[in-house]
Amino acid sequence: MKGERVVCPVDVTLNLINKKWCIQIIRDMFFGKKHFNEFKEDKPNLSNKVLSNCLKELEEKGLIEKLVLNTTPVTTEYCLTEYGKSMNRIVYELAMFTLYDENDNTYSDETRNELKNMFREVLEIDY
Amino acid sequence: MKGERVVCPVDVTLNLINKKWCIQIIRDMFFGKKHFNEFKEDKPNLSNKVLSNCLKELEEKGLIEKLVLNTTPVTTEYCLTEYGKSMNRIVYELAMFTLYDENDNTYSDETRNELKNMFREVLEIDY
DNA sequence: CGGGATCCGGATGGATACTG
DNA sequence: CAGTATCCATCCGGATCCCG
Repeated sequence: MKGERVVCPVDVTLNLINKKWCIQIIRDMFFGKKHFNEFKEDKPNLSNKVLSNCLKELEEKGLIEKLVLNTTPVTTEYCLTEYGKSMNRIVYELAMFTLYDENDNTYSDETRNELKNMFREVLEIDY
Repeated sequence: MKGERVVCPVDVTLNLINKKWCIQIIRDMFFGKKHFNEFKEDKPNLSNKVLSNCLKELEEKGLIEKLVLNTTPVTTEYCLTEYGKSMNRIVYELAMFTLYDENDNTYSDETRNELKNMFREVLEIDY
């Protein structure tokens, strides 16, 4: 950053979520997904191995928690820690970047507004 | 996202910056860096090839502009487009995630406050 | 000096099959 | 359902050489 060689806080944050699918998985958790196979929905390119590694890393970094509820059959739930939940603003701004882009024609005006409200609610954004 | 199969705006945004060094390069541009070799400072693992590809992709996606100022010797400047500048809030929240983390002991309280102010100023954040 | 081209080993990602 | 094992493809990082 500057002459003093202070580590940039952006780099510190990015080190937590540097794996390809981390943010999408965290986003999914905000939207209520909890199970291994749920995270794979809508992500045809996400393989078991990569998802497994990603969840493991997010757990090691303290962003998510793994709860094993049952043994036969195995039932596992993943959920965000408080630390993980504090990523809400990052996810929010990632969404708003596209939702406030005038030149983006992905959505109708109606869908765009619905999405804005949905993200504000789910991510508990109050500003 | 939901039953209607609307593309998630987070995914749309992430498609723009999915390459490993994209965000750091955009961050650097906010802090005034313009030249190829400037982006490599503080990034010992970033090779010419990867940086070159990354800049090319950011240009294709409309986030940055490449200006060739001179031919002999070549002088090239990279700068953010308005579209790229609208990433300011994303970069801001990435920084604040670490700067507001009570358990993070990377910085002294003084440095932490200096960094908060610096990012707010450089990124022109008014909230 | 500001890059681009190439080669190469290692890390990461993806597809499929299989197990408790 | 929640992974593991395996194999293959792709990307990354480092070195080096090149060109204007």
